[in-house]
Amino acid sequence: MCILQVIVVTGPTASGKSDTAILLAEQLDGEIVSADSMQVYRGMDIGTAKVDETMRRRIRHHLIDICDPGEPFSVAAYQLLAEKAIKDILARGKRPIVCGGTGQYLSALIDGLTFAPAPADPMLRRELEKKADQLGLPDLWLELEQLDPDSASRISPNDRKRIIRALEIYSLTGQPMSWHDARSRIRQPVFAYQTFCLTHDRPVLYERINNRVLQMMQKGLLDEVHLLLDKGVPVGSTSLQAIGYKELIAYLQGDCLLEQAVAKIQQASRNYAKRQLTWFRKMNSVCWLENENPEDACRKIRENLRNFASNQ
RNA sequence: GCCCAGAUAGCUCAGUCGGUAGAGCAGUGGACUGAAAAUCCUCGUGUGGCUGGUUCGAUUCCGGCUCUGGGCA
Repeated sequence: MCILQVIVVTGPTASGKSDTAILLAEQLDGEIVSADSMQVYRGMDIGTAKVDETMRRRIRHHLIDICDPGEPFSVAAYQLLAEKAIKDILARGKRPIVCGGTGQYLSALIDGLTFAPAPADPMLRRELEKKADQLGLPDLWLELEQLDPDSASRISPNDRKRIIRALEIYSLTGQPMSWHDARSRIRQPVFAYQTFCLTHDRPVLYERINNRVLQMMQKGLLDEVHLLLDKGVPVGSTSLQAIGYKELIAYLQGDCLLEQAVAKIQQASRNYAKRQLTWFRKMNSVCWLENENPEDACRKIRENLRNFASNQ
């Protein structure tokens, strides 16, 4: 008897996970559930390396283009929608394939985290931001140390976002973040996941990234950014913090030359890939696929799944 | 050809009133629980261009050489 697992295909940016996932979906009668924090936004196609619409008509993709840039989105929302999508796919007798490189989203799914009942509160957050500016971050951290010493000890006094979130949680629930965290792993993951991680030798990966950024520019990333700004997407919104977008906005605002902006995009992408790998290394029982092209990666994944099934 | 300024970490540079040197960036490893492509933390021995001299001791002072900028011809 074989347990049908949810396949997860991940890897740093430009590692070839989309192509691999599509091949898998074709061969296994699957549908793809994206695990990407930026592909959720409509109108951000080139810079997020979204699979094009023709392909998406052939292989169904979930959790892409589900909100407008400027709308808030969150891990908790992702978790909810992704689990729903997977359930849905299974109900139709198809094979769900999670594909994406956002470590936090993957973790929410695979670890089955339970989030504190404290969604982001824009008003409160604005207040805390103001307080941080007035008192200074060190004092805000000291305040957190009073209310939630446990979390404070784990958060750097320089980590503005986490200090603010911890205070937000305390203020919203009356309980420290550490209290919630301790209870967050009680729930079991809803599905059985088998994770595959694509990567390449570092110099090769970095070269692929550099080339991909150049390709994005050729495909018209600058126009895409222009269009988003014309549509009135606020420059400070989460979506426009994405790599490729924030740098080109800086260029459009006259802060640097175009070639400097492009170099920065390449740099930021390389740094990001390194951070992604830190997430993947931490994940349990990952099957690593190094220096493989999508065809071979797909073949190896299928072999691996067969072996797993026969061991059941 | 002459004059001036440089030559120090992969890159850009700082400093040493003479006691063998440190930042930023890059790179590396890590953290991550409703912003996460965000945010944050860790890690710094390098023929101090080469070569003579002065000195107990030179990357630092002096001479020569090489190279790179800039200026004058």
